[in-house]
Amino acid sequence: MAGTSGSWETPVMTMTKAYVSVLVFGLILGLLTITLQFFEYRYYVGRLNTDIYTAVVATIFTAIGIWLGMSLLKGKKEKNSPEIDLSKVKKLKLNEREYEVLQLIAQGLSNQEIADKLFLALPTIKTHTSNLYWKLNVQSRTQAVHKARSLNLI
Amino acid sequence: MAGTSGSWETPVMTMTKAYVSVLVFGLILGLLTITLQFFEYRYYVGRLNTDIYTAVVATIFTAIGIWLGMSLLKGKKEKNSPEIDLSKVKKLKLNEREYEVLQLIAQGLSNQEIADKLFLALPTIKTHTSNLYWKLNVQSRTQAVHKARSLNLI
DNA sequence: TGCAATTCCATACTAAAGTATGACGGTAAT
DNA sequence: ATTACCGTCATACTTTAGTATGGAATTGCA
Repeated sequence: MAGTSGSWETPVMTMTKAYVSVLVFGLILGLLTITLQFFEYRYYVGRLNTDIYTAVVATIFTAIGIWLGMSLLKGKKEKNSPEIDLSKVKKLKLNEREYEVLQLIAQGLSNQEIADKLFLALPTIKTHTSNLYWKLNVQSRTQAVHKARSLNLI
Repeated sequence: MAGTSGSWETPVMTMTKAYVSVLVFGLILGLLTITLQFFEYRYYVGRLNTDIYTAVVATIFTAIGIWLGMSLLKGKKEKNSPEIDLSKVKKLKLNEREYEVLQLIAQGLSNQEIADKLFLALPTIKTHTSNLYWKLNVQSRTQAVHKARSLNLI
């Protein structure tokens, strides 16, 4: 269904987020300018101190700036901070056991240790690993770990 | 030598960075308030439009806010993005070849492929891997990769 | 020069991993 | 009920990994 394009949405979503940020920023800036200007004109005769006005504007826009800067950096951050992408697990049609075995392999466990941990027989684990390698298009456990890491599966 | 405390400096530096950011922010805010107030008083009689003033203040403080937000997030970012710690390589007394082999193992290469890549014989690679495992206190290549990752060696 | 460490290579062996194939019970969809 | 997986286990086999030695060339240093 929607999972087909799941892994390629991230850059698009980042771009979208940036545009939304800029738009929201523009809107808030416009509204605030108008509002403050209104207050300015209304209360200036009453000698509202201008540095209070400055402080208010500065504080508000600093806050907006912080929010903007953080949300802008968040996009980049998710790029190089590895997060587990479970949508890819589904896309590769890894079943529960295979994914489980993959994680244990990545932790350095041998087939026998995995079998003991999951209360299964050694041949079962070998079957799972073989199917796993076929689905990941690799030939060994170290290759599987490397590929799984590059795909953010683990 | 100096490498002993290298890996533990990061949180301290993050804190320091944050304090510096706040200080710089305060300074700039103070200076700008004074400067702008000066301009305000000087040119107000000349009917300098108030929304230009607002726009200038807003832009400047938004920029400051963005810079602040980004530098605040950067500290967090470096916390969970693992960096290669070469000092630990020395501490474990891994020599050039062993570290080289370790990296290739992590990329999923077999001993034979590593031998071909480094123009060495297969037994040589086996010697290196065995020594490597002994130094890392592990028994297999997947364990070695896992341990090397947890130690930020690779 | 002698010594130690490094790097390379070899042989021989054991252990583990990987491949191929088949079988059987369970379960979910058609 | 049949098809189609999924998960389990088995056997048999080949390949790779890992261990234990030891030899030989090189380099740097005492």
